[in-house]
Amino acid sequence: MPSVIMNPPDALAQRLADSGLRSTPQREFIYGVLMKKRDHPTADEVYARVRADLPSISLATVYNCLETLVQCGLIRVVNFERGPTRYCPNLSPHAHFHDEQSGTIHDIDLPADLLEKVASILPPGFDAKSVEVTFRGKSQPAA
Amino acid sequence: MPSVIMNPPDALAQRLADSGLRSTPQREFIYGVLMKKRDHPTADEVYARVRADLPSISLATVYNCLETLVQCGLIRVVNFERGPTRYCPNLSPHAHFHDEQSGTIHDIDLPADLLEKVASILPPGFDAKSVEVTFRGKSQPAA
DNA sequence: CTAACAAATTGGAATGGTTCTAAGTAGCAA
DNA sequence: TTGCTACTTAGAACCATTCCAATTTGTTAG
Ligand SMILES: [Mn+2]
Ligand SMILES: [Mn+2]
Ligand SMILES: [Zn+2]
Ligand SMILES: [Zn+2]
Repeated sequence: MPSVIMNPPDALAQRLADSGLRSTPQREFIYGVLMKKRDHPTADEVYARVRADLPSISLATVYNCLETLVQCGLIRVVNFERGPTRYCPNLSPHAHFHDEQSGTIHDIDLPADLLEKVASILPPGFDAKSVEVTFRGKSQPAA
Repeated sequence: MPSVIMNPPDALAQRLADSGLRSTPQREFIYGVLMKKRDHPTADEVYARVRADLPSISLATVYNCLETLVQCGLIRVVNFERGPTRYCPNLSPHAHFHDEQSGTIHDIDLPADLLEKVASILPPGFDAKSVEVTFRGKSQPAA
């Protein structure tokens, strides 16, 4: 047994193992990209960022890995109209504000009680697995 | 002046005129398709339906006319994930329930006071021009 | 009515994000 | 070592939508 103290397994390796999937450099770096700059990048933007560390990664792999991370529940998918799919690292319940001018996406905290009220408008017979709240408009640049 | 009594101008002709646009058979029939079966068809589905009356209409024209109707505020655009854009004839405030099994879209009435509460979660500096509420899940077939 | 002009339609090509495919690579197990 | 499976890769294919250039239609002016 080596004297090296084992690091606690990171969230990614753990989740992948739970799903019977392997931890690969591509998955690790892509996950890192999402965790580091917590915005809402497109697959192309993730591709551009991860190429700094993995110059030979392919765009197909970026799509594959992002899909894997979504399946593992580590990131979420966000879509605005027909624009390219974006990926969101924020797992807490929130709405999205899409600034039309800048194209920026802002996370808006969504209180649990409001989420409940929204879900309660569904007539009997409707069983919602997910609720999405999306705003579009102008936002002041942050102070 | 002809003795024919003039029909009250329909909503479409009126709205088009207001925008300096012409009333064309293509626009009239496409609008009719949306008003008749008040579901959420894709451009292809509209194309299929309108070809019964206008066999020589082109898909490009279907896209053009639908966009025109949206600009005139007569119909609305709805998107689910990356699926083809759908068109909604219901102009009152409502949420959409997307049945994953059947692919059906259901309109869910959205009370004005709830819409207000939802809009009120926006911090100062955010000016929303539109709010969208979307559910995804299973729905019982209507009785 | 005709001529001129602008608006609208058309078929087909181009676009762009995403998915598919087939071939290669890497890690693990017997 | 061999075999097995998962994973990555490059590039082709896909498909909803937009663009383009040519034609048709409608409107207006003479
Ligand atoms: Mn945008
Ligand atoms: Mn669907
Ligand atoms: Zn988010
Ligand atoms: Zn609707």
